[in-house]
Amino acid sequence: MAKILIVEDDNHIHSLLLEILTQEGYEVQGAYSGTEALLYINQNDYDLVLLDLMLPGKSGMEVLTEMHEKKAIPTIVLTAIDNKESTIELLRAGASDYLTKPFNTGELLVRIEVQLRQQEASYAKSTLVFKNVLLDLHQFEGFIGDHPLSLSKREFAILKCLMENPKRVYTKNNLYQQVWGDEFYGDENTINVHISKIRSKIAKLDPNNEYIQTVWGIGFKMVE
Amino acid sequence: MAKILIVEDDNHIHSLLLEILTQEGYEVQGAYSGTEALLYINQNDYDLVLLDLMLPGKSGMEVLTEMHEKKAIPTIVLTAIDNKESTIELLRAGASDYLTKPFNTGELLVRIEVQLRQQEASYAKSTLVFKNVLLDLHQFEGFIGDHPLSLSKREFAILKCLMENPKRVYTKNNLYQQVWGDEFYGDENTINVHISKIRSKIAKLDPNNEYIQTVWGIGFKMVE
DNA sequence: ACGGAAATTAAGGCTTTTTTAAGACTTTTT
DNA sequence: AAAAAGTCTTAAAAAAGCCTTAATTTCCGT
Repeated sequence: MAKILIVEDDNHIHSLLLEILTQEGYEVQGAYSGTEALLYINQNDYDLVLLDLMLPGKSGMEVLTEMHEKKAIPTIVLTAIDNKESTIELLRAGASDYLTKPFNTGELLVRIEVQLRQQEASYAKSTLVFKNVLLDLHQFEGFIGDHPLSLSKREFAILKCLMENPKRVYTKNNLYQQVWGDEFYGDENTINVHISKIRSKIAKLDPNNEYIQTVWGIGFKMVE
Repeated sequence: MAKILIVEDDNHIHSLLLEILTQEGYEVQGAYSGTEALLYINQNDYDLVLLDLMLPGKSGMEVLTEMHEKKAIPTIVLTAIDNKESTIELLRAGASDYLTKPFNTGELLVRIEVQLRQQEASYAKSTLVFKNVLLDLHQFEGFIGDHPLSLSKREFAILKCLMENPKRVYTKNNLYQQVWGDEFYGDENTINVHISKIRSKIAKLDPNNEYIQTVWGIGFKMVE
């Protein structure tokens, strides 16, 4: 069963979360501060992190950033309604999803399930299709209609990532983590260049369709 | 529990599948030919179809096509040869996934699970709705009816803020704090400009409704 | 009708993205 | 082992998009 790390300083909420998730069958570990959380994260492998934004010592935002410099663990952020950190910044820093306190328990569980499944799902799928583009994940080959679409490894990985959740907006950090793994944090522009190449390769074979959409100031997603 | 239709003419594989899936707890129905399969599909509602490509009478491909003209049921195709050309056609014809025979039982079960979950997972969305305007907070998208409402980052944040508490009047300072964070106190007019742009973008798609109301000397709120 | 508040418009400046090209690096071929 | 082909990253300039400012007009309440 999935291993979840809860990072929450409020005693009441902490034990509530602990109880709910344990009951649900998850293997749960609790941390009461940012530094404690980072310690655990470095030592163990979690499938998901549940992170309160308001923490003593290191803020949740800092934890999020530091954490994602090392490991790409799906993270659901809990925010109070009047928090100054905007949603956009959160997602930029690597959050996968967020919930506003006070939150509905059922909704939390659904969100957790979705995050956990997201990972599995990408494992088991053999092909991805979006408009005229098809990626065969077994053979690492792309097609547009019947014509082969020759993509390099990185290009393939980026497009695959976007096509796995065609509606989701991926920030550049998201893509880095998914495609490069944690080993490298280079220039943001690297991704821009790859995206540009993917677009032009696709456009050569299918000039009348738009595929990758820029979401200004945020990232990229597939066009609806 | 999910209802699955198996379409396979080979007696040996047929009973094997039947056994595995029944044991797994699925409600299973078996068909030995394409025509038989179509009959069942018309009469019952299945959550998933497991379809062999090589069938007597109607081919699997034909079944797939005919079937998807009526109902969109997730379909995993079993193919004997790893024929790439037909794979692509398969997915085009509506297959959700494919497996090459001989297949690993565990893998089959995972694929089935993934397909079944895919359907549930789609509702994990958090959105704000006000009259005809809908904001998808996770995907940073706005809609008016079915038409996309393209908003910039700031515009989106402002409208989101107002729509979160449609009855509350937000002063310009309120909005600054929510949208910009406290780091910046610029001209009050900046907000007026943004509001103006939001209004005109909305009005272009829905001219007959008022959305943002001015509360004189105080700020803004959504129109009742 | 007046003064203050809000709306609108246009323009400049700023940030982000796109594109291009070149060099470094990898992999494949000979 | 060297050459060739292909790929990735960096850098820099061009383009596009967005935000703010400023100036003007319109609106509201008294």
